[in-house]
Amino acid sequence: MQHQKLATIEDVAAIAGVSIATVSRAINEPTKVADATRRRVTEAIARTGYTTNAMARSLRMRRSNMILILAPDVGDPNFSNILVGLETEASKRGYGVLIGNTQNDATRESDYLRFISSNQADGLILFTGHLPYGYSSGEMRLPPMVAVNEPVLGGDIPFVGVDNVEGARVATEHLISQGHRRIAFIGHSTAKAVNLLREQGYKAALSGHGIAIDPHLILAGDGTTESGRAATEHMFVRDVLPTAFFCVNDATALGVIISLNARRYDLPRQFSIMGFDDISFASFVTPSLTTMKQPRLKIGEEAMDLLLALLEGKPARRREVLLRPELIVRNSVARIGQD
Amino acid sequence: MQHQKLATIEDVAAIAGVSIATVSRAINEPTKVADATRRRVTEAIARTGYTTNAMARSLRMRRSNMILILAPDVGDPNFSNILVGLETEASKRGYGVLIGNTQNDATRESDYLRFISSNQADGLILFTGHLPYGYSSGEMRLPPMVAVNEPVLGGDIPFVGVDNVEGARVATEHLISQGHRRIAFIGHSTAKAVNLLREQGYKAALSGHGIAIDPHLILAGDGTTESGRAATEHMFVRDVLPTAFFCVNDATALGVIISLNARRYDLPRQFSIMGFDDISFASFVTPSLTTMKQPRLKIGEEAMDLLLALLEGKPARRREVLLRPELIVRNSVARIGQD
DNA sequence: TTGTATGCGTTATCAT
DNA sequence: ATGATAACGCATACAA
Repeated sequence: MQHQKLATIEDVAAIAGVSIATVSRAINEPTKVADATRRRVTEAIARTGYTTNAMARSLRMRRSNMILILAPDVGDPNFSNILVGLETEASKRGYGVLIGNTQNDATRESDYLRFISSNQADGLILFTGHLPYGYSSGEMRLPPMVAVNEPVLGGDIPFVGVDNVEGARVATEHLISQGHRRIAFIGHSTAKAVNLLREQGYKAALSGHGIAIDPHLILAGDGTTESGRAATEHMFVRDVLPTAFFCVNDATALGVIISLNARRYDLPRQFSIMGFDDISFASFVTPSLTTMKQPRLKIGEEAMDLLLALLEGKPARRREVLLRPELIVRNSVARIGQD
Repeated sequence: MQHQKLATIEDVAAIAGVSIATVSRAINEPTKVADATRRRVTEAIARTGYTTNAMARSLRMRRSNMILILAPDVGDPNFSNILVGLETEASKRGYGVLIGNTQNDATRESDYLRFISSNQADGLILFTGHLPYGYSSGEMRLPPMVAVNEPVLGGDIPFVGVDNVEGARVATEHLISQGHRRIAFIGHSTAKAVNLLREQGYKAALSGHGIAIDPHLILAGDGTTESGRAATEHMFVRDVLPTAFFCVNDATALGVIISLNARRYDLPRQFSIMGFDDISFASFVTPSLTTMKQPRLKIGEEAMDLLLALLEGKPARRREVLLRPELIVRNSVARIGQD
């Protein structure tokens, strides 16, 4: 059994003693209807508990006022905080938010496109870093969309995220300001845009301070905790050691800390570690992690704002919105003695 | 500019040389159409790239195949993992998932009801622990819904979650098995169902082992980290101390650990701490937290399964699905010397 | 097995 | 300022 039969615009019209056209106008263009009738309509609406049927409305208007959010892992803590911003802004502007968890699965990605192609969503927020499988073939027209967190390589999709180069530069300079000169970068990768950009900021900071870039101090990593651990172990099989580790993200930094702790080093006295992201556990590790905080709420709000502007036909003000991350000083970085 | 004009059922019918009714049947009731025509239709669909317009379909069918998820805090890590399960199961069954972040705000809660009353969502998942403001007034009919994580007090809303009593019992018995007798419970509260139930399990375990319940060892707390810290400090102003702390949840346990660490106690040698939930940081604190793990993915799947069964008119098999949490042994609990 | 025709609840055009 | 009416795209009762 369904919940009770809902009142329609016709019920309201009957009670108010007007036509359905007038009711529709009273709702959507109140100025175009006489005060007296508008009041009658308003009262009739109240009496019936009428709500516009969104389906009929969407069918007629050819827009659903829904936004589809595609993310590889909805459970990722980095995602959920951005989601809050996305949802807040969307809700404020009268839009609803649909969630699609793709798990980086091509089938699932293309499956979610039905929401677009069937008019169930007007726009797309992409966390995946690439066009959904199915669009790449170019056989479908692209709906308005903006990439978040991970830029879409190659395309010219508007992007909202953190300024990775600048953030990495600030992070590295913080280490330098604490007297460090031999600073390792953990997380070299040519595959991920984020890694590329953060490495770039790291190098810029070094160069800016006249510190030579030592390839031996740059280790590969894909951003996982395991990669941080592996890189650290790798570092110790040689005898060229840094005094500080700048990690491409907090997850990697955690791996480094675990590895270093296991080797019984006294942190941060013997090694300093710097992360990037400020994910929730950063303040709970020992030593608590000094890192760059992503303004996640703001990222979500800006991204949704940009998408809705696109949707409303305004020219995209910018193809890229880069927010500055904030340096969060905790206990994993120590000043180094003179060397 | 919108994306290209989409093909409709009429375009397909024209190409296949049949009526729209036949196309509709070929899609929805394939057996009711001759093989030859079905093939022609299928081919025409492929050629046009036709997708059913969900809005028109929903309008006609009076169901949207959408589920609205109402949560007080979408950013809560405990939420996002359950969300994965919810989304997975929904997607598997052809349903979409809509997110509503209420922030415990009555206005926002009632605002989201428009999704229900306007037919944009067929069912409701509640994380809030109470009926949305607006339903409580009783003026609207309730849609099919199920409560997750936090049961809805008073109503007879089907609930899916963890067996809190049993979990708390197992947790407390683990402490007992390690020789503890003076076990504190941090997180007494009459306001929250979860706290009530876990305290109940704690007491059951104690009674079951013939240990007297000492009211001095039961401290109030609302489940926040700060409440854990405060309770611990409160404990030390008196001289009656436990050997172990069973905390109503991991957040509380973290507060206890912070407080104990600050007092320079050697954990877990001097005090054992047990949490509940197994949230992400649990393995990163020092000492890493022994706790009860919630089967979050499973909870989400079960909840969605139950809701969809309701939606499809099947009688609710059960009003309550209680999943057993799993004991995760880490390093915050130690065996106590004989006393 | 297939086709015709109606209605789902709106918005928008065109009269009045 | 208001009303009659035609779409929007589909599913289905009924006819053939």
